[in-house]
Amino acid sequence: MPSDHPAAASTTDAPVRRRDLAVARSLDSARVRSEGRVQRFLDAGFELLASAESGKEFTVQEVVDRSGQSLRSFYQYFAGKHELLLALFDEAIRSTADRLVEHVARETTPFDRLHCFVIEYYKMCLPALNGHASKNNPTPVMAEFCHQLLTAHQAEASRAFVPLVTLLEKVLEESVATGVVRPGLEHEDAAGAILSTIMFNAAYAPTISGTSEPRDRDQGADQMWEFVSAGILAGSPT
Amino acid sequence: MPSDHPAAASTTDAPVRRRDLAVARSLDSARVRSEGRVQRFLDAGFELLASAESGKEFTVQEVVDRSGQSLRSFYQYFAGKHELLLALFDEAIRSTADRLVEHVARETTPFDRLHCFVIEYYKMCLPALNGHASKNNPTPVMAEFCHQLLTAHQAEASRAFVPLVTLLEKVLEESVATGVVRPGLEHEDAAGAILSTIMFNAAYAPTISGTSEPRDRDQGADQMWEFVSAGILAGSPT
DNA sequence: GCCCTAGGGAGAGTCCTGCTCTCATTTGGC
DNA sequence: GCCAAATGAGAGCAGGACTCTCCCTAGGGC
Repeated sequence: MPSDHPAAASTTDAPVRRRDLAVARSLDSARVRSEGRVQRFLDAGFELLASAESGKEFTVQEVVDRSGQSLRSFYQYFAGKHELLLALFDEAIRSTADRLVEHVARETTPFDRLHCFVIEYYKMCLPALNGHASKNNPTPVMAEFCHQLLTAHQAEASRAFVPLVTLLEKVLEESVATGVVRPGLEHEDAAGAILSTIMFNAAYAPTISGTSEPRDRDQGADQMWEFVSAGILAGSPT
Repeated sequence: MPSDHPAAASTTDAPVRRRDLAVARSLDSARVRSEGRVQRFLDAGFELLASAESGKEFTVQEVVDRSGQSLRSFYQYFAGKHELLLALFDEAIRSTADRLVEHVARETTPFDRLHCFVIEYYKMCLPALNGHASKNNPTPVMAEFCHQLLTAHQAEASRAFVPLVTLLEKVLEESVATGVVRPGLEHEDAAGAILSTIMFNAAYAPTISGTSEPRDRDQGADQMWEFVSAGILAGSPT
């Protein structure tokens, strides 16, 4: 099944894109068409996520209609709705990681890069104000699916998160090397801990607290940074 | 509407229990029977959550069968599956809060209480090793539903979390008063931030990191405390 | 003890949605 | 131009939430 076509031979470090997996089902010359079709499904998916009101999942039929293709084609490229969601999730995370790379690259010191990462990632995880979404700002539906993955399909979830995790690990490593972060942060789950903290705080902390008025984005981001960087204690920790 | 039945009068003085709402649909003399029926549905729900393999939701029919009652009765007491889940979620959080109260009460200083809260809550949020669950250790299914609530039904989620939030706020307040925690932690979302950090770290950090082997519970809890209390920086935060 | 009504059990029926299958048509390579 | 593969159109199946109807039982009033 694995094709030797360049596009299918994924780069060493990062795992295969789900999108490419779907494309790879087709043969070589037809690849362009296939990519086009797959992409149209993905686009339709993102559009539906974007326009959906809070909490409402799209149906496969909607994706099919919107993409102007047929149910049959859909199931030719995707094993099921789950795989489409997975591909969308994949893309969303990649896109997030890419944008973070850009942001972080502008900073000069390890500390600044770490700070930048936290601030910007937080902002990206903040639910969109209008309730709408884009590839860069997935809706609640995506968040929900994220959970489904994290709980019921851990392996797939891990794979999808790789781009983000490796980026943060790199940033973190630098900081550890220069002594900016405290010792004891080298354990392998540090990156996951920080990511999940930021992500879920952005998404849910206000709801859990029962705070209704949306906080100021920048203020929230600053508080996030303080929390992540300095913790909650006043003096030296016991 | 609140019943004076001992079993219904539990812990915190928070909002109305979902279960009682359901019970209240019936008249007074029939209350005992009603409570019994509702409770049987709840019990069946918990049992099914406990025995379900990862990621598989129970069906209403299963709940009905297991409780030895009829579909008709189910819809007489619950407006839908959603409401049952909500009631279960409610109970689970209450139970968690109750147990935390007990734990925290054993400690003597504000600092110890804070520390105890973080450690114990973390452990409670840890997924059960065997994949099974109880009222005190909800399964992935419950976690997933938690997300559904947090995204699509924020008001209900906020209400459900009240017992936990108020408890932590109390503990936190003490610590602020005695100067144990740094200033700036009085903002109203602090409790939510800490809760979500602990909860989701326990549940997801290893998966996001791609760590497969389960960490030692106590070690994880200690790391969690360090992270929450001391943050990640080495020296004084900028 | 008897009747009468409300509550509850059994289970068929509806609707929605993910998913499969068939058949006819189109499309691209030769 | 021909053939095989790809695609579209749409009927059909399965499972699960929810509704409804029919009937039985139990419990209170007499």
